Amino acid sequence: MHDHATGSSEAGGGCDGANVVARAERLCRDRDLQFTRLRRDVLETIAGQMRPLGAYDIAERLSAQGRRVAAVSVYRALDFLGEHGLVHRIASRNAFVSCGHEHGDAAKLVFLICRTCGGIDETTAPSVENALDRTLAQSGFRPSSRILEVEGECGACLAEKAA
Amino acid sequence: MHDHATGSSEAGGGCDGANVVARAERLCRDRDLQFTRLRRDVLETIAGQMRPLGAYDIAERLSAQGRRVAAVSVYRALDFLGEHGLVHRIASRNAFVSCGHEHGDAAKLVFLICRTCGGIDETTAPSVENALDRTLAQSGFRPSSRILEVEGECGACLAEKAA
DNA sequence: TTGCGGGTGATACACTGTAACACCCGCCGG
DNA sequence: CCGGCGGGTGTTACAGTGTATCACCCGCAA
Repeated sequence: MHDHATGSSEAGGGCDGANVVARAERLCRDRDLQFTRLRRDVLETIAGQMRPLGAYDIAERLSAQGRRVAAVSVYRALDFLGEHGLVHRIASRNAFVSCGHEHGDAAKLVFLICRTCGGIDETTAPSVENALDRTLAQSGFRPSSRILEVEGECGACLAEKAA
Repeated sequence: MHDHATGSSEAGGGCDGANVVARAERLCRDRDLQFTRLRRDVLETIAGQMRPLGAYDIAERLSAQGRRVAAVSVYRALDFLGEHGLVHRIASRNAFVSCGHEHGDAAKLVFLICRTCGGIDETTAPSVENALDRTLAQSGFRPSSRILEVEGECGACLAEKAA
């Protein structure tokens, strides 16, 4: 239904990292933000994997390429990227994924985390949002942000098991 | 002590610590589980607050009452309590709340976390669950667990602001 | 009695995240 | 040209969160 690799979680670059980076570049130019080397490297690292990466994983990978990158720098880059919707934090894993959506509006997303392959699929679900909005309105609660993360098995892994 | 009343919540179960403990006692007797002193103390500590407590907070509070309780012991107690649905982990806060529900079925819950008073309201939302189930089925994903946490302002705090 | 198993105490450690300070560098106003 | 200012980065230190491991205790059954 959507573009993400539900079908082939880590299939050869899966969700194309270069694409994500190009989009980020454009966005930063438009908003007059600095898309620095560190920020680009961090985003590229995350986008290259279709599974969530911890901040220290990212630091390690970047450090392996020569220059040493401290975790704290990664956190700063992640803060920046997160503020502008380029990456998302997966609370249940303390990890981060790059965002494949052109979302104007922030996190009305559902994250599907596969137990078997570790892949993450990010999708929107308007019917869920509507139901949730009604429920919240009913209980007099005014939401400002939400997280919805589902753990289970993705279609690809289920199919593989069946075979 | 803050009285937390979002009106819609099952005010009977959540706030009253003794009630929660009594229910836990019954449950453990029924299932032939050991409701030890440590486990009781941890549950009581959490149930006494209607806001999420970190494991180290709990350890500190218990230690303040004389005997020293290490965080690691608290974690073990929390694992036990969590396995049997007596407490829930709030992923977005790395913290725990006692469960006010008689849920046979595990976590089909929505947590409403108030930014202002820090209180937590725990509720069910069948319409949300249905919408989510449909969405997941459509994308071929088989869920095994989920977390849904909303942050915002509860009815009580909104009313207070208006006044 | 011995042995076994679950719960607990204790230490150590790994992982996650933040604070504080210094430096660099581009830019802007003298 | 100079100096200051501000954002990004490097670095160290530290706080918070969670797990591994071993030892001990205690109830219970063989």
